[in-house]
Amino acid sequence: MQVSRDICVRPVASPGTVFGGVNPLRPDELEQLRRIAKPLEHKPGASLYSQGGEAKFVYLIAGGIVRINHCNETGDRQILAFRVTGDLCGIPETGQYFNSAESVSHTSLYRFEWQQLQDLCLAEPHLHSVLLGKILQDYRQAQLRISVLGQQNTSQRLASFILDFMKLPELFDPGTSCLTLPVNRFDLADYLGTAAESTARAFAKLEDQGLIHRITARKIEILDKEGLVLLNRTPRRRESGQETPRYVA
Amino acid sequence: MQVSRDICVRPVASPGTVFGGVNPLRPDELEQLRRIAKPLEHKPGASLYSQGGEAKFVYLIAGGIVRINHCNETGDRQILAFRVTGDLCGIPETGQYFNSAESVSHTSLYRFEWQQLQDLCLAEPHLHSVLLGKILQDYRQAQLRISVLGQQNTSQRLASFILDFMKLPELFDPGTSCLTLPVNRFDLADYLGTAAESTARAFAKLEDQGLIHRITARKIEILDKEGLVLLNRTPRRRESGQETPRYVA
DNA sequence: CGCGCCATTGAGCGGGTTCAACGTAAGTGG
DNA sequence: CCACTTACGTTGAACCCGCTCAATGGCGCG
Repeated sequence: MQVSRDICVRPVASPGTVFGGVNPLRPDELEQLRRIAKPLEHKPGASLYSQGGEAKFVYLIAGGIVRINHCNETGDRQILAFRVTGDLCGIPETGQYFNSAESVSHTSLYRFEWQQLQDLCLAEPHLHSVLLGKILQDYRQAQLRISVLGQQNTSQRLASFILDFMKLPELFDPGTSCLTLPVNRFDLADYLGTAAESTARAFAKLEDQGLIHRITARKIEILDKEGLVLLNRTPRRRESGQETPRYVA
Repeated sequence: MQVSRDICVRPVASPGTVFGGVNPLRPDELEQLRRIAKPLEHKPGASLYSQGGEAKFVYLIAGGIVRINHCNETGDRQILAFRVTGDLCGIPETGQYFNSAESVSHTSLYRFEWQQLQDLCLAEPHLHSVLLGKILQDYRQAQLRISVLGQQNTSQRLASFILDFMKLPELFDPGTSCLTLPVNRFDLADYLGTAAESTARAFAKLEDQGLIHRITARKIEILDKEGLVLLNRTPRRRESGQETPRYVA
């Protein structure tokens, strides 16, 4: 069985519905968004845009999963995030893309010209607010990843990843308690900031502890969700910082 | 000599000037911003706001340095960022503060009611864009930290930190090549995602390599800036990912 | 069916954490 | 003004996690 078949694209909503999310848009805003949205389909592995390239378009994901990469000068790759339905990506930094993006599964997208979207936002303050809210949400998500990478060990990072992806109905089947992993071990390692071998060992560890069960490499059964949550509450290191003085008399 | 005296607050500009930054605001926008801005002064160590608290205010830093913390369920603290002149902080997540913030040095701030600022943005689309641009910038910065934490070892993280803070005229004197560190080793460790001891060892290592020289714990001389840059280009791990197949025939 | 990629596991090593001791700097009160 | 106090900073030693190299196993694809 191939991953690209596991990850089905569900019936695609209108760009405005996807864009709005929790902040619903007015009918006229929906209409205006639809006017400048170009629907696209991408096969797994397709490149949406590349770091450093001229950034004319932003993308709204209507279905599927997109991987956001950032490469530093050494060529090392860090996967910054996996983006899913309703997420925006490709917002430029001074005319250039700051990251690269590739589709992980089969993906449905709406493409906007960034200039047009900006113009529309200037005319429609409410839409502007919704856009700002979306970016804020991404910002929070990035801050959470900083915490994960700064404080958690490999098993905990993996547990965080699993718990995050259990929230996606595309990937997690509550009936069988089965989670489909959208990426291979190398991608996962680059996301978790570890080596692929360490990721494999982390899987083995979680399995030893009875928290998960590996059906195949890309399909795991969640045996103890609470245990995964609990694992993440175990501090990796002793406390530090001024609030907790270490050298008490 | 005390740190709080080293970090001088420079002559404070108007809220609009600080807010605009690279995106200059129009005179009328400046005026309107000024109308809802409340100037504040904070001593070192003062709390601006606390994670989970009701979020009514956002803050614009006019001078000084602010530390942004995020604590997870275990109580572990991660310092997400140090914010400086021109930065915004305290933008709420669904009415609550997502992080905590404390002044590191003596700080000059402008405080805005978030609701008022939002209202003003709805009336002034250009200001709205500027705000969005600021948040985008913060988002990029967070993504860069993800890369640093995901890919670099302790020495490299420290080098990144030093290079970042050399950009601040408040802290770096190009004449003597001296950098004033605004925080103690515990804060620095929580920022770098390591233990305080590891941070000390990283300092020792950089000194051994002739890249820096420790004058005091809080004051270092930069001997080889290029060397610090170069250090960050050394990959911590071997490459991974699909792009670079590992098991070549 | 075998080739190739991916995943896993083992062994060895190095970096980072931890615990502990010592050195240092700044503030306090006599 | 100096000794004491206290917090911070550094260094040492031992341990452990995670990285690296290497070999093997599994799965899908041609």
